[in-house]
Amino acid sequence: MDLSERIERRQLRTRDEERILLDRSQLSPTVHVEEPVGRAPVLEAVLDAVEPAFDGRLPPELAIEGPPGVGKSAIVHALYRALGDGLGTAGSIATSTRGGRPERWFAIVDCRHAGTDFSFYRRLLLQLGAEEVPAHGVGTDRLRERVTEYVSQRGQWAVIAVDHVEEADDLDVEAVRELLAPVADATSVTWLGQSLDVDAEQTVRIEPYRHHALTDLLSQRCSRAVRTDAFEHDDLRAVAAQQEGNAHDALAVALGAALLADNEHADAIARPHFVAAGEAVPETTVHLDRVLALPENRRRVLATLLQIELDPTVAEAATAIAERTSLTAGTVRRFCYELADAGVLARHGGHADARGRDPSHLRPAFPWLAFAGLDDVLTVDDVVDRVRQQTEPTVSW
DNA sequence: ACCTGGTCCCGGGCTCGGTTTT
DNA sequence: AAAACCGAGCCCGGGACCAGGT
Repeated sequence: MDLSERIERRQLRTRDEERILLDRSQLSPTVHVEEPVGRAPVLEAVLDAVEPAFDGRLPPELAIEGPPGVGKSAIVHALYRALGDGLGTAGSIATSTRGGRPERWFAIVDCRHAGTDFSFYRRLLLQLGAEEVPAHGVGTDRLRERVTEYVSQRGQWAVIAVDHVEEADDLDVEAVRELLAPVADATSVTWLGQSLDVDAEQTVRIEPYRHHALTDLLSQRCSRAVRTDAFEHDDLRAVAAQQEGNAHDALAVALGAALLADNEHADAIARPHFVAAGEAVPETTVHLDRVLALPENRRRVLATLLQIELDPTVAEAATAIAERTSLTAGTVRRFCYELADAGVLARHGGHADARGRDPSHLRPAFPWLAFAGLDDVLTVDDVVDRVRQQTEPTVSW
């Protein structure tokens, strides 16, 4: 912890002395820190792969694979941001044009936020440093032309990290290649995903965090997010062990626990907070970022779902949610099926109590307590009833 | 055969950037 | 310079149709 950080924390403390959670973004599974913890070998492997960049040459195509929550995005975000700064602006390996526009880029396009041709180009342009990129009103072709314009001069190139292609609605590897075809000679893609079917020249595989490494990660993030000494190291170790090397889920639990403790003005995050927060992270969960990236009305539907009875059928949920929102039951129904299809909601079978096909019941398949703490369509207060209902007193730690 | 759940798709309205007309 | 218009993607509503159960 550096000095400015210490001072900043003192300021935050005096501002809101009784609160235990000082900066929830520090525990957010969707926030990537500048210096990844416990990942030196992987960083070295990726640096090896992009080595040609240091001589001004275009690095080879690269694939980075690994299960959810191992830090694929975290590593590439940290590294490419730093490389972009180093290669794009003034410095020993800088290659700026006279106008100040860089000639080489390390760009990151997250398909969670750019799942269509149009939004892919839009994100890419923003990453290349374009100042104004329209969100509506222009054709996809126009954006393609602008991308080509950016990377068409002799000597220019861009390394483009394409994250979460597997999750995009309208894009896949082939589609992205197609989109980049006009600038294929001047670009090199770094694919990020769980199991990628690409013929990359090099592949880096990332293994899950070891328990102690994940404990360290939690510990570091907690100490930045929460008032000093508000948590026990043992509890973090237990969370790390339980979440089996998945940093996303472990952070979701830690954030949930901190939110609960903060919400009841407790002076420490106690074991019951961690236990209750664990119940709010389903066994199979989508990345929280995917939920937060949904359009507002879908998030509203999810928020409302958390506030009605547990385990409703699709029809029950549609009626109850339609009553509490401006949407029709038909639309909510369709949203529910779509969200289930996307893995954000889980559908599980019920039993027939009438004629016809058995209805399926809905359950959140995302860390919903963390969702409540990070999305402004609801607050932690809105889900405390659910926390109470879901936390069984018999849970053993 | 009948009923209900689930999937798929399309029309139209909305917002907003860009273009043409006044 | 202002206003009207056009067209882009996105979103909602709803209907047609298919699937699975009694």
